Amino acid sequence: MTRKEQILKAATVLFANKGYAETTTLELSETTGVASGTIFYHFNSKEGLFLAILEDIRQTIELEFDRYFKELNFPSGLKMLEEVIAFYLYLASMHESQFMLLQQPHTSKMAQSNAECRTHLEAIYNRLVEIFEKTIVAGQEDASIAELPVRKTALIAFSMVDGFVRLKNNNIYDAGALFNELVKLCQRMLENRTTESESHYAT
Amino acid sequence: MTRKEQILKAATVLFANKGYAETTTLELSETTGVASGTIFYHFNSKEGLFLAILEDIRQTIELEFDRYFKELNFPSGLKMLEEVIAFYLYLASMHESQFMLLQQPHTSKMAQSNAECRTHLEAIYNRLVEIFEKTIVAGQEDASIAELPVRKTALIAFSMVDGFVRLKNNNIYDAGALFNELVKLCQRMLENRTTESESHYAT
DNA sequence: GTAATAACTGATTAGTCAGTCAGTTTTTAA
DNA sequence: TTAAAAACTGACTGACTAATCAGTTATTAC
Repeated sequence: MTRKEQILKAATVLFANKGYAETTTLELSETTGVASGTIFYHFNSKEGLFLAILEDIRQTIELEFDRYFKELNFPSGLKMLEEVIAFYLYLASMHESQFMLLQQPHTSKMAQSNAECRTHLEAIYNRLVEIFEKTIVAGQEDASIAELPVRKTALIAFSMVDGFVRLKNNNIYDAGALFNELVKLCQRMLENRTTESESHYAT
Repeated sequence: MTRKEQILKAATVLFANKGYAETTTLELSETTGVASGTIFYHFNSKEGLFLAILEDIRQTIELEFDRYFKELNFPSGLKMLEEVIAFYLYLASMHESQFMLLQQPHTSKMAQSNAECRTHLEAIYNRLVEIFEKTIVAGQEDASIAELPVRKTALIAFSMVDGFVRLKNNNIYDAGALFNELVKLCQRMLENRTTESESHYAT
């Protein structure tokens, strides 16, 4: 790993755990073991560093998703849902700091004034919601998922799983033990209850 | 409203929208229209002010909940669920800044090192989860809600609605138009599907 | 009316921070 | 071997910040 990458990764952890404003560039340089000036040699400013982190998160997520969808094979849409939730939670724990950074208010705040930040964030969230959309569409084709509005339902399923990740990361409750319930409830929420493909629950 | 209350309310809005560290006491004094020293006359420190805000949020939520449960009358647990979600979203928009502050990482971060902060946060979250627990219990009694584990299911329903509030506040998607879907999906998730009270979906 | 108390002020302070830059070390290329 | 380029350093700076405090104004109590 190059020095530049080391700084970027250390900054991701610090920003995610302490917050952007609460993290000083001096602390970052001490953590990484470089002189304070080195940070500004590789990244123009603290904000530039933050944008580089966001770009890195975007790349990570796109890479992970491309890999995941290549080897994905599911018996039914409803079964795929379980796998997709498991994959989302795996990603969120594998890249915990990156996901925590996405949930920081500073991130969505910055997106309102900075176009580059907004571009990255939109790309990331579209990918995250996309897996739920794909699952619902697949499930509706094989009649395992009810005929609910795809986009809206995907957004709510996403915010449900994302809210769960926050619950876990914030350590307010012991959310780790809730995985099975999350999957079960999410399936209950979406599953088709008629034996035929048309459901009276459809909108 | 006393000066002290004015400062507290203005600080709530600023902390919620800009973040704790990003808000300076000077800015707060200018917003409120008092001298910078006045803030430290009423609150010992910036952190003391933050704790006072948390206590205020706790009081607000306890007051609102006491009032709500007094006049609550519901035909079935499942119908109550709809009302409870509507009430939660009403609260979150009525006290938007207070709810946004609760979702700030700084808040849950502080709870890890500050006992007073932790006490307030726990009281608040217990109240928030409680309404979902009560709803599930009520629904299970009248057999409109399935025999799911109460606490775990309530936590997930809460994180679902809370995740929705975040989606709305962060302005990433137009979440305002999703209320009806949220209620419908939440009901689908919890409803009892057997005509009798015992369900084969129960754990 | 007056003394005591509470509320308020804003200049000041000691400290912190992002960012700079002149100079040094390391790497690359021929 | 050497010259040029890239990587790196850390002391320094100007701007900013939470908190203080001596002094002022407003309120309360008798």
